[in-house]
Amino acid sequence: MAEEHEKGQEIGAANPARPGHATMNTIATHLGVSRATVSHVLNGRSAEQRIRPETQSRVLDVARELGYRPNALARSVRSGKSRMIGYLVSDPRYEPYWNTIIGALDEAEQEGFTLKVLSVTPGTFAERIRQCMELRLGGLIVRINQDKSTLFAEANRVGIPVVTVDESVPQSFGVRVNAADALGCREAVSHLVELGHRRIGFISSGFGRQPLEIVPTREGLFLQEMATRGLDVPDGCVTRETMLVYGRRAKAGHDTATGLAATDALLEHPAGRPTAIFCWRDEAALVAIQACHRRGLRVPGDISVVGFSDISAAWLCDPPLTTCQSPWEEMGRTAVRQLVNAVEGEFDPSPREILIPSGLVVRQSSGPAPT
Amino acid sequence: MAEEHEKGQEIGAANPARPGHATMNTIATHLGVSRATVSHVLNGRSAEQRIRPETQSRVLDVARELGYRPNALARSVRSGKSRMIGYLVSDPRYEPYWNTIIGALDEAEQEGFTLKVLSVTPGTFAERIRQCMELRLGGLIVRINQDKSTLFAEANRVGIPVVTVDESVPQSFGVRVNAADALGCREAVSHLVELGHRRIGFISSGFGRQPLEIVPTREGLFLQEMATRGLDVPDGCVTRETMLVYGRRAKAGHDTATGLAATDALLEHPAGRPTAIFCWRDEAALVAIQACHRRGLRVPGDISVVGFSDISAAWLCDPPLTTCQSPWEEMGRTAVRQLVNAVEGEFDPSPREILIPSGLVVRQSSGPAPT
DNA sequence: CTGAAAGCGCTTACAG
DNA sequence: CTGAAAGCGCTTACAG
Repeated sequence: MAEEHEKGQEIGAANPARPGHATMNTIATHLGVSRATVSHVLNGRSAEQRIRPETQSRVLDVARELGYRPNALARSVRSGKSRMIGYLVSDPRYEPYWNTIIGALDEAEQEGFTLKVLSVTPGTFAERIRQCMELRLGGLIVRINQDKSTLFAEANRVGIPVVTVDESVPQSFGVRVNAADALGCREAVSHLVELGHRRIGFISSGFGRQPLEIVPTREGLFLQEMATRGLDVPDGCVTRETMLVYGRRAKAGHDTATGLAATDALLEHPAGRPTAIFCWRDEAALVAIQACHRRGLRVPGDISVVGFSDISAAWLCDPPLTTCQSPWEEMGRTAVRQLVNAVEGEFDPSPREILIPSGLVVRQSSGPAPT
Repeated sequence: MAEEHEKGQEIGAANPARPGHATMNTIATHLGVSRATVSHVLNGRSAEQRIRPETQSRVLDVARELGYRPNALARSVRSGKSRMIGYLVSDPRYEPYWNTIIGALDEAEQEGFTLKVLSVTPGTFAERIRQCMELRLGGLIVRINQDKSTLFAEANRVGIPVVTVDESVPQSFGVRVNAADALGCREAVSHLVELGHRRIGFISSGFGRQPLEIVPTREGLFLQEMATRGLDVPDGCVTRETMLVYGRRAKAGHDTATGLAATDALLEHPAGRPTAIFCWRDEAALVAIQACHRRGLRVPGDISVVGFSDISAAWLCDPPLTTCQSPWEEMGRTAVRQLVNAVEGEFDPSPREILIPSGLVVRQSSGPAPT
């Protein structure tokens, strides 16, 4: 048995120095049958091919002995189909985005697909597109901070389905999966209003108007909710921050200065200090809490703070943060499901948006408005 | 031009319904030359093959027009080499592990490799091993919570290099990349002692003794540092927590109860409250701060708290956490570099450990011992 | 019941 | 200067 094993490995080894994988040829020559027979047996076509039971078991036994594994790459070349999905992402360090990737990874694995993450910067975008094409990926998930038209053009040309995640700008190609921020925003404002808050400040993003425009959207939703309730948002009650939070060791450092300044501006507002601050993301909310503490303000006793995303820091901090829980993992799962359907069935490239529900998680950073 | 484009696509398309990729055959028939010539030109072997300059430019032009992309899978099949690295991980939701993946991803992309993340649970381990083999990955990075011997056996048999990350149990196969926790631990204890602390409690992990054993190690290092300085650690000054922190929505929820209890036990220690608490990970430290606040203790005024890892919450919380900054990204980079060397040169499977330096980051959760 | 043959896309000696 | 041929590992009609 051990000798056969050795022998099989030698036959199959391209490079005698390395052990190498056994191939169908290894098994076939080892047994004196053809590769076709081996292929039929190993792929469960013994029945329709009426392979002799004895041959079947001989093939299966040797395959097991040699630790045969089919070469997925060769299969892909042959079939022209790929069960590999690419995930192009600009900010893999940002917790919400890797949560999305995790969701996608999980769903892909359930479906028998594998996921390939490719990080993108303006300088490497063309190179990444090239890699996607060369790897003959079966589908692409995209969350990128820049113009995607070159990618769309090429994917469209060769027929690769594309799904974007968390990109709110309508595009002429592919499916968009997004969070239903409107729901979370409405719940958050309702929550604060029910607690008696009327003067509510908003800390928005100071980043340029990216194609993404997630920022204006959340800010806009907030203003809309306030207007619906007849609540005034005076000039200066929306401020902006630009700190970089992409990972523990982002190049620009953990600069909380703009977040602190944005909060200070709200706290010193001439029309009077707001009793609550709603923030476009959790990081801003947590820094806002730091700013309040520095002034001796208690959260939520003196002022309530609400965030957006529900990052892990939101429940590890003190007080734990009330926040809109965006459905990041589910967004990733949904994106994969779309692509799996596209790969396995017909690809429908008609542009459409899929919204995943979100909701408010009430913790201890929000409380009754002080009287 | 446009017509040629159309024509080329039709020739190259396996399925006429889908556009599909152009192949070397598409180009060759389009030009009336052989595939070999196309291959030579496209791979920069025009010189040694002395391809006529005119032919060269015709090939290059048509390749550009048709948007030709070489099929990386077919290349891999042909060469038997793969520039794809697999990353097997049990807890991709855990921020430190995710950071390690990011570092690996970044380094792999710099080296012209791609990374494939595969998440592993006890129930899917065998399936994941199978996928790694079928995809003919060129190397494997491993961070798994269970016995890895079946993986090692198979990788060894077919000659795939394996590097483990953050696995401190010596193994008979492959390279281990680890953080030099000893450095961080020494700096942390020195820092506290210099601030006048003598009674220091430790919150350790209550998880079973996994093969990983990162926990006993950190606890052991702490005890050793204390002993070196002649400082006593009475019974009960090391407590344990088991909260699950793998992601925002881990199935078991964000249960901070064991962390709070571990802290309470220290604060009520019969030999007197410690003036500082050192924790085996940041999450425990942040929950410890919550527990202190609940008792009206000020951090760091009444008690200092130091963590381990430097997760993002460590600098978003208030007070920002003093912590040992483990070099997660660098560990990922190092692992990839080992594998790249293995793929490109000779594979040296001799077991060895590579330690990446770590250090203390002093923030505001530690201060002078109260008198 | 099984095998010879053609082919997926690519590469590499080897002729001429 | 270029092409015919063999081959990587796999699959699929098609003979017999």
